[in-house]
Amino acid sequence: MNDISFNSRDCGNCPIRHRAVCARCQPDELERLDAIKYYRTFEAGQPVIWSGDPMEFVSSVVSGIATLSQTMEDGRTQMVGLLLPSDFIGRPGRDAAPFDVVAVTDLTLCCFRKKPFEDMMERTPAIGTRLLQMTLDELDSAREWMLVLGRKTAREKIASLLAILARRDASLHMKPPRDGMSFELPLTRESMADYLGLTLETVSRQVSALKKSGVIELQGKRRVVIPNLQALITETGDDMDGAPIT
Amino acid sequence: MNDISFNSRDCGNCPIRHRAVCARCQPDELERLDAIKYYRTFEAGQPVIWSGDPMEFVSSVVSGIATLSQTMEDGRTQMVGLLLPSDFIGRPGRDAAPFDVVAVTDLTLCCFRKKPFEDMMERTPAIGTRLLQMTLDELDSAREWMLVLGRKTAREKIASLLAILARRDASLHMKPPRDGMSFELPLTRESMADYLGLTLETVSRQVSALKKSGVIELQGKRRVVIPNLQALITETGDDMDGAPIT
DNA sequence: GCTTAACTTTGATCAGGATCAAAACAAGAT
DNA sequence: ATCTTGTTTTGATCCTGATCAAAGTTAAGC
Repeated sequence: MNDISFNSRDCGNCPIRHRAVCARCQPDELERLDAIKYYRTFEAGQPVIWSGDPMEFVSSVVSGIATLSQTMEDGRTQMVGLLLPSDFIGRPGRDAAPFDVVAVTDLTLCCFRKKPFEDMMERTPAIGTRLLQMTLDELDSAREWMLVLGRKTAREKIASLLAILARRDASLHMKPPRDGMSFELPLTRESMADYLGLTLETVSRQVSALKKSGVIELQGKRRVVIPNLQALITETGDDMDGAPIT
Repeated sequence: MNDISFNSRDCGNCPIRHRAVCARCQPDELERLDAIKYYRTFEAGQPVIWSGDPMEFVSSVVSGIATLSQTMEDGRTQMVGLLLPSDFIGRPGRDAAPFDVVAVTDLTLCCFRKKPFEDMMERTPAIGTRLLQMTLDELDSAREWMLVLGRKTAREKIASLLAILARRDASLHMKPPRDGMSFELPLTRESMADYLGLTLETVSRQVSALKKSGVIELQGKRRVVIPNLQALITETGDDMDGAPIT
């Protein structure tokens, strides 16, 4: 077990070391009950877990993107989180998943079986502390998103989403966001709508509107160029010194 | 220091023992830097802390109700949380408050100075574990609220808020919610609007509409009677077996 | 009692975004 | 090439909730 250790310098946001803690297991090792850590891959569009399902593992995103969402009986859905590399998925101490997790691109998770992970947490308090910090950050992000959902206009919502995606894309590549940067939209118009509490038509129209205003440029349908970061932030309606939404 | 201990049976949701851990300090003891634990009271309407302010304490609500909210420059505000007795306020490991906290009724907080509390957490991992559980619960609640804000109609939003308040009032009195129960609305129509992402006029109209439909009864403007709990839950749009929103 | 101020209800009108519908576009598969 | 399927854009219309305005209610203070 001492090959599973916590090292906060290993990976900025993740309580688990990703690299070579133990050899990468093959997917079928999932079946081996004694496998403590293993990797799982999902194809774009595949569900990782449904709300209410028993969760026998905790994990963190190694590569790819997943969404966390809820759906009402009549089909209305709301995304409640976007899971990017280094994000943590799981609920130590809980049995059932509270939300649906779906891979939106090809996805690789680094999984720990829950019980051994909880044991490890108990022996290594730093993991719990790190997890608490990450959870508090997520809570703040969720609450900031509540302002977006509850009070912002469609245009501000789109700008807010693009600003977050820009920031996260930049931090993923370990460089600060800057004027002229560009990134690939990981979401369809429909997923963007589900994240923002809008319809896909409104998303399309507002993206076009921001483009026409020169706030963004589009290369194809999915690549977004941000000529002037401050202009984008102004469109979000936030104060410029706003807390960095992670 | 050994008079500050963690006892999970003391209070259902709070990582800190409320009762008689040390003698109640007078408010002015706040000034004494060596006071580790003390009580603070706020009058209805008073701010507890503003977003961005340094937070030199963590605390939990002993009595009364506070709101957690954000405001945009142009005055649009969104409540992001309702703090009831036993709820925790604070961010171990953080210096600045992420949101505004305002007392909506007379409020008593049980405060710990942050540094000693963090030391205590380090020595007593169970506190950190408990705090992680509470934070995960809050995160789930926040995410469930995102569905309310993003996808529900005004009528469903009002029903959802009333359902939550009913549940929390019941659990405060340690009994299960039941048909015919009643509770006092702790919020003005305006605060309800800020919580739900609506205007106060819409709140007023929808409350009246629910009353006219017989889903609720009103005694005065603030006391709500729920003749049929299931009928209210149906109005929320959630599935009946929905996760208990705390 | 009256006054005042905060809160709440109700009414009339407006507008932002939803809905319904159809066409345009892109990428694979045959 | 052509077909298929999924995604995106654009257009026309509708409706929910916002906005503007005014009156009603409540409770506290004098």
